[in-house]
Amino acid sequence: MNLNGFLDDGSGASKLLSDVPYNNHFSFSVVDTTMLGTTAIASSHSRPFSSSGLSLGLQTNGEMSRNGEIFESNITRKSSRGEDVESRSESDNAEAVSGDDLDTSDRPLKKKKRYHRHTPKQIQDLESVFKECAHPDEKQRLDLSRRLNLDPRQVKFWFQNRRTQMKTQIERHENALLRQENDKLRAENMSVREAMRNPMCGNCGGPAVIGEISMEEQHVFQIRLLLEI
DNA sequence: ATACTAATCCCGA
DNA sequence: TCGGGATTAGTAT
Repeated sequence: MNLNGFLDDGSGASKLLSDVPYNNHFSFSVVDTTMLGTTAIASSHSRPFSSSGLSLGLQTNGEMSRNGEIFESNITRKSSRGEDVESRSESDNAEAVSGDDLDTSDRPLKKKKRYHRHTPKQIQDLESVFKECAHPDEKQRLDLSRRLNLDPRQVKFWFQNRRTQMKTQIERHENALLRQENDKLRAENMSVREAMRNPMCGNCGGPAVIGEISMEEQHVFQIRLLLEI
């Protein structure tokens, strides 16, 4: 990401933020396949900065709405492994990092991660603060957490992850620029080599013959040939 | 397969 | 104690 609102995906082709499509986060494939578009910003093709003109499907406490429809948030859905998983409402966020459930696998002390995404409203607000200040102090974070109904730690994590994301985006952008520069230099190098392989006479424009050029020119030419190896 | 995101763990200042 | 780096795990494309 450069700071002018471009996304760089590493392919060298930057995209305008407004060109990046939205997508949904929850796949309620079994219970309700219409549960789409509820937490749109922070997706795999998400816009790291909130941009103007967002049409957000806002999520409110304990409910998800789309096109005016209201859904219960604690709907059973299927995880990718086919297990039943409960989706979490915004008001559940405070528990998201403080839950005491244990991993049932062979790592008994590790907490099981419950997948959830912050709501568009939360992300929008977090983004707008981030634009002003990427390192909010504890008071600012606490403020935000209260306002957005998030655990203070979640706010802390969000800013941490957002800074990391920003860093990698900037690195990608810089890499793309360096790659461009590299390609340019490589092409230049090739054409110089080609010119040296077929030296032209400065006077008549025809092919140069060693005997016809000065000793000094011969010397330069020989050095160039050596450098070519 | 790959990218993204929320969260965790660990380490150094 | 806090932030950053590395990593994990759930999900979307």
